[in-house]
Parts: sequence; structure tokens; C-alpha cells
Amino acid sequence: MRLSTKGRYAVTAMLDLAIHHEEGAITLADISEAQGISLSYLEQLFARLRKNGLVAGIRGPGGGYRLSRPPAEISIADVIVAIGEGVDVTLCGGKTDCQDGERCLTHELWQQLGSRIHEFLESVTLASFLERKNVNLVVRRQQRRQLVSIPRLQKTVA
Amino acid sequence: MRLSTKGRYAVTAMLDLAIHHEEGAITLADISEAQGISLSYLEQLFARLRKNGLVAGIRGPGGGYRLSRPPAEISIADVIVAIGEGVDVTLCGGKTDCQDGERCLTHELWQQLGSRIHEFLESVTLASFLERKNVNLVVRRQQRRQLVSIPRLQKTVA
DNA sequence: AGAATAACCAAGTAATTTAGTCAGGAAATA
DNA sequence: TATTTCCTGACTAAATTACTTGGTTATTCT
Ligand code: FES
Ligand code: FES
Repeated sequence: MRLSTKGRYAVTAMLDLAIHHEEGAITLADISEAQGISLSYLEQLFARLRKNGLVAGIRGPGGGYRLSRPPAEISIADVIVAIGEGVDVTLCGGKTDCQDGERCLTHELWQQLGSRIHEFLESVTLASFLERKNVNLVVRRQQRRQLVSIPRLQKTVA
Repeated sequence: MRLSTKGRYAVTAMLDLAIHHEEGAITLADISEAQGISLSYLEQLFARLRKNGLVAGIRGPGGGYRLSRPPAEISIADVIVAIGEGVDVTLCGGKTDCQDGERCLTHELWQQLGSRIHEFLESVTLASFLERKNVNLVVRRQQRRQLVSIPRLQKTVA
């Protein structure tokens, strides 16, 4: 029962974009530096975010990435799902066929768990999460373009 | 966001034990055959279940494993936690120190998610789950010692 | 036009984790 | 004492995750 750092990176990066949503595009190079993630790795993440319509890339000087929807309309679930870190915990992947083509004994259990997880992550939007953390936000707003950061990967936690 | 097959095996095996709770001990060899898991692998799982006081091993001929508490007092969360498949989704593991010793921006998000997951899994006990599936149970009770099975591992789902 | 900038893309490699095996005890019963 | 069954640790194989390398294309600035 673990969440990959990929998911964590994506969410943090999206929060960065949300914080600076009014200021135009932000380059991956900036995020890369702030978070200590390699540029190429970020590019891979953003490729998926873009393909799922969460962000828009703007090329050339002055370009970068920006949210393609307002922060209030992007949930954490959207982000997690977009980067391929599914929320489905069943073995069968929703096909109810993992036991010789039949639904296994525990299918419903995992399906319900998956639903709960999705419900929760869907209930939190980029905007609502930042709202709750607004003390920090004020500080950050005073220093424009200050990006949040998460630590260099130590270990993916169980 | 995935659950390992280890967790799934453990839960299914525990349900087996719960179903035959009144009939005395069940050997790992039986479960091994029913589920198509190697005996040694099962032994590893049960070692942890035993260390966490969920099952009791009985050696010698006629021995096997049995639940050390009634099925109504063992939750799915107990099982998942016992085999080391934690429910904690934070990077820091609850220490709030993953960003240079400080709590990172997203800590609360993952912590809350972890709590929700745990809450849900705690709310389902072996007994309550089997209760819901009691149609199948009746059938199984008629054929004593019929073990449930889950399929051979195909792929760990994302 | 040309150079700088930054998104875009496709493969490959390295590290970690998971899943599973092997070989050998040690306790209880018959 | 022979058998059954639990119990233990170390070891291997497979899969996944994290990350690197080396490019191409679009846009803007000079
Ligand atoms: S998990 Fe869906 S059928 Fe087994
Ligand atoms: S996840 Fe706990 S401090 Fe970052």
C-alpha cells in the first residue's frame, strides 16, 4: 500500500503551478531546481499531465507550463490518475475475472477500498488544499516565484 | 497506489482460516495447494501473522494454524499491517521531517489519506466480510474443508 | 536570419522492491 | 523414533520504479 514518489512529485509540482497560476507559465527548469529532480524526469511526468489535459505547455523563451484549468477544478485524484498511478487496488483491474474468469472472494473488498481512496482524493482540489495551508501561502505570495520543494528521494515508504 | 499480492494472499488465507474456524487447525500445505502458492512463501507470511498475534501455530501431526482471536475481532487492517504492508502513505513515515527535517507541504494530504484507508480496512472484520458474502459461505459450509482460492499471480495491478 | 530558450520525444540504464526458492532445523504427536 | 508440521535465514529471479542520455521541434529575441 504505497504511493510512488512519482505521484508525490507530480502533486507537488502541480501545487507549484497552482500557487503561481496568475503569473503565467513556469519552466520545468525552475521546478527541477527547486525540487532537485532531473529535468528529463519532470518532462516525463508533464508529458502525461499534458496528455490528460491538466496542463498546457508553451514553447520558446518565456514559455513553460501552466494549468489548463483553474486550481479549483483540478483534484488530486486527477493528478494521480493522469500520471498512471491508478487508484484501483483490485488484481483484476475492475474486470471481476481474476479467479478463472470469475470474481474472486475478495474483489469487492479491494474495489470498495479503491472507491474510498478515489473519493477522498477527488474531494481535495489544488485550490482547496492550498486554502487550508494559507498561512504558508501568504508567506510565499510575498516572495514571488518562490517555488515549493520536496526533498530528494530517500526511500519509497511502504 | 497499489496493494501487493502479499497482502492479498494474506487476507485470502486469513479468510480461509476464518471460514474453518470451528473445525480446528488448517495446515499451510492445504492452503498452499488451494491457492497455488509455494509452502515456503506462505510460511513467511504466517511467520509475521503469528508474530503479530493474529494466528497460532500448532506443531506436529494434526497441527496447522488457527486464528488466535474470533473472526469478528480481526480486521483486514490488522492483517495488512501484520505482514508489513503498511497503510502509511507519507514519505516521512509519520515523522514530519521529509523536507530538511521539516514537514513538507503535502504531508497532511498523505497522512489524511492513510487515515482514511486505515479507517476503512479497520471497519471490515473477517467475520463481517464473510457475513456479507454468506451466500457463498453456505455452499462452502456444506463441503467441509473446501478452501477458497485466488488465482496464480498474473500481474500486480497498478 | 540566427541564436537562444524551452517544450517535446524515444530509448536505454541503474536501483529498489517484490515475489518466490532452497536448504535445513526444531517441536509436537503418534 | 518416525512423521508431521511449524519455523528460520539466506539466496535468486522477476518486476517495477527512478533516472539518464541524446536528441528534435517550436517560439521568441537580437
Ligand atoms: S480482484 Fe477482481 S476478481 Fe479478483
Ligand atoms: S510526507 Fe511527512 S514531511 Fe513530507
